[in-house]
Amino acid sequence: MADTGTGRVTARRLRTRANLLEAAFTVFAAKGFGHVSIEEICEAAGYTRGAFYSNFAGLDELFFALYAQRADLIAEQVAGALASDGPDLDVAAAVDRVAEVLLLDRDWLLVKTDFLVHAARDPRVAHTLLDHRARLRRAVADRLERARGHTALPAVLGDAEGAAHAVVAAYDGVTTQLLLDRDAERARAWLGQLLTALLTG
Amino acid sequence: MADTGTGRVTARRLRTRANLLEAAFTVFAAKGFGHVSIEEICEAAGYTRGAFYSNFAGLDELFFALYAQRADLIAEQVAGALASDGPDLDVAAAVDRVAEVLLLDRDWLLVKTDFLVHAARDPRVAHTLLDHRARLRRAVADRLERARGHTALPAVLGDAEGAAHAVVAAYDGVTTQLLLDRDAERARAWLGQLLTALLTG
DNA sequence: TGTACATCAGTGAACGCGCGTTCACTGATGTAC
DNA sequence: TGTACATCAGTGAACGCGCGTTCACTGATGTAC
Repeated sequence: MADTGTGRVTARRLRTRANLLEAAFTVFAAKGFGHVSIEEICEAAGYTRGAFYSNFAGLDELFFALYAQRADLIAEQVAGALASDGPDLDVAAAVDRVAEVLLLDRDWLLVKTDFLVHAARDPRVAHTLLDHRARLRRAVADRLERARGHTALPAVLGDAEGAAHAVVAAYDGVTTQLLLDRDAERARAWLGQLLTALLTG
Repeated sequence: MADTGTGRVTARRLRTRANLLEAAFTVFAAKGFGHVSIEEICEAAGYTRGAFYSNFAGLDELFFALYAQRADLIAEQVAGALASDGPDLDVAAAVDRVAEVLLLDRDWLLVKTDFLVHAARDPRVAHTLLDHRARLRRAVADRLERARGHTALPAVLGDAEGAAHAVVAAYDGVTTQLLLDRDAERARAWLGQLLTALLTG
């Protein structure tokens, strides 16, 4: 059973858990959640199935943990990429920096979309994903608010929060296309155009 | 084995195939491709597994057939919804009509997203999905071209084809959010706002 | 620092179930007269 | 319209594999002295 209590966590345990998560990421990205067996992940990580059950209750729990871990990482990176410059909003430059994080890792896009599909059928999972999205949106809204006065947002979208919503929607839309055509350069340019059209009313 | 030749197709066979596809749609929507067994679909449709293998080579083939069937239906409906009015473009009205088709059937959104995940890992499947999207985009672009002169499109997006691309991206973005929050009314309104912001530069 | 001991993490074998796949069969469907 | 026959579609039982899950065990890790 997975350890949920306050029991001591040894270094060995942490290492194993991290190895399983890393291997799982690769396997999930390659095959998709739902086409992956516990066996495959263990083999990829170099452990037996017993090790898996010593660390996770099942595939769902591991998938969830995996998503949470990566989503945290991404959220930090995005916040960093947006926070780094002054009050003038250079859409093209900001898009480039954020796209680096959000569009260039195809494996992450795949896993994230798998997670979306999962979340669409389980409100508890959906809640986690909505949280993650809210965090990203907040980072974008903060950035837009800092630029207030320097750039006028279109009235249709409402305040900075509304505009941030639009940014996320554009990102989601571009992601969908990118998953299909695999043209990251095009996606990046396209996201830039969309955001320009959206943010410069 | 599934019949791929030119052999005679009886009425009974067509009925069985249609029943299997319909049951499959419900089951896929409820559980997601990858969490569905052939057994479950047969049970839902009221057939034995033998009947399944008499009509399809496997789950993938059925899923593919299911998508193709529904996508055709949707494409027709969207084209119809867009073709029905005059040269003046009433964005709000057009969005309402199209949203009726594209956003209100949650089961379709779920299956479509499952298919996206599938397509993201198989270029042959991706090709089918890209075709479907191209068809929808064409319908939108046609509509926008008819409205040319009545409404000025923002230059950033390029021609009507580019604007149609933006419309599809907005739709995809809204879909993602809708899958998570399940608020179809909000999605519809939100799509309207996004398109207004995008199309009225 | 070294040794003895306790605990814990991962092993690997075993069990059994679900289900994919096959196939000889039977009842349904359609055709010829 | 009815009957006899041929073909076909779906049946249902059987087989076997993959893999989820468990568990007694052993070697690794960490602690006390």
